[in-house]
Amino acid sequence: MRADRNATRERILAAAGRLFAEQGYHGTGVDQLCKEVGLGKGALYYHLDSKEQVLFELCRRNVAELIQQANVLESHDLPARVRLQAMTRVLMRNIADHQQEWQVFFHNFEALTGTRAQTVRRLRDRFEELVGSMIGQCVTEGVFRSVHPIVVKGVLGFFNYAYLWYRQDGALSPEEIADIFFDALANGLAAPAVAAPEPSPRNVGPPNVGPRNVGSPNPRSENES
Amino acid sequence: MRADRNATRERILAAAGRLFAEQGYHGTGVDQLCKEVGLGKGALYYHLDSKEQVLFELCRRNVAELIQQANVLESHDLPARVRLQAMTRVLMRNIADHQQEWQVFFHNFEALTGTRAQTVRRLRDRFEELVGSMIGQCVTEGVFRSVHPIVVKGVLGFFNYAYLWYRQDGALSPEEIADIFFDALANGLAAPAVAAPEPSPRNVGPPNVGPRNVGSPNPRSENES
DNA sequence: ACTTCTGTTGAACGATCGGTCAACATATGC
DNA sequence: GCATATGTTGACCGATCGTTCAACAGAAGT
Repeated sequence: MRADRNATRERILAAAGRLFAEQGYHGTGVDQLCKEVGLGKGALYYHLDSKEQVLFELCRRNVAELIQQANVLESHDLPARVRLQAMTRVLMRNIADHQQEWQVFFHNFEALTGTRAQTVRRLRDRFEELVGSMIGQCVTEGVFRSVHPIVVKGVLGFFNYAYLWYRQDGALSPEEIADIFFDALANGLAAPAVAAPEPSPRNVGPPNVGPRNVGSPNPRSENES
Repeated sequence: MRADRNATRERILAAAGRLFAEQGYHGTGVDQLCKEVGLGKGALYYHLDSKEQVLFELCRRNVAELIQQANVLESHDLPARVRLQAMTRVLMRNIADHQQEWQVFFHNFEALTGTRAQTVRRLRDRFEELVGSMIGQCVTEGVFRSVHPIVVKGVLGFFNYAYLWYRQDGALSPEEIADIFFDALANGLAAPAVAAPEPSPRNVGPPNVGPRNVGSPNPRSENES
């Protein structure tokens, strides 16, 4: 029966998601994966071509889904700011629901080779483009000021980094976190000016901590006893 | 001569940083590391106890240095905002100068075991505390508005994520990037209100994209040809 | 009843894994 | 000249790596 076939495949992927997240892709053996799923080696290789294909699938799925959801948002006629905020909610929800797989993605996609690496890289780049475009629309509509394009990378990190610290048992839902983050990002952390506007912080030049490894003869060495 | 001993150790760590970043910790063999350094196995194990110790050292050093630099900044009597901005510059500089090692850190620190894992985890947490404290000082001094503590995680991601996208041959120096990021974070992306202040975006509720896997019978499967 | 299809087992493969060790080379101290 | 320190070599260890495959069980089709 088709459903069984697909269900077994999903069980393998779920187990792999768990193990790869905890131990890394190269750190997890096929034997161990078989034990976790409760299948012999032959059965596992009946459902999948190789260990790398498992990693590929884990890396591919969620990015692909995000792109699809981004496309849905683009197809709706929405104010740019609303669209971007919706995107951040979708992103945070996806990370929360598939945290382990996102960890596998970030920590192990360098283990992918050939066309599989290319495919995943392209999906990741495509998603970044879409987010960058949504931010650009906010600028075009005048709700965002024009900032250096590199800030897009920062914004992505702002949200993506959640794969490392998000906890299911936390007090906030992924959507609440996304809204808090969006507010921080859009309105900034600076306190609104009350009376006299504070001088611009630029060129007030924070002090230099100094280049590393100066003054101490061998600052990196810990075995000098 | 002592210097030779230390120099060889550094050569090993540098080579390991390159290889671990490209292939992952478990994906790199000791034989390969030996070949990269140009040493036999015995020589390598003369300088280091185990492969894991190499990973430990790569993960430990940069976080430790950041903490030390943060402590230096704390010891200076500075406006909180200036201190925080200086911290972001130091952080971005460190990531830029040791990008590969930061990649090793983020992608492979789950491979550390026992006390080594504990040590690195504690250093990472300590650094997060220091940054959180610096942001808290900004709130105390009234230059930042009070935001939910979870935003600290976002801010860290904003900068840390650079380990993935920073390029040496880029147009901007790490410090310039840090300043652009700090400005974006402090002042926000929203365009300054011109005439009528726009209504608060909260509760304007962006539309729901809908739960995943609804409507399409088997949305995750790609092999249905 | 017999063939076919689907799913599974576990032994076996050559390769590579991290780590050890006796032997050796070179330099330093006496 | 001889003993000791410091580095280095590469063969070798048992274990594990990802993958293959002949064999088999059970259900479905005819």
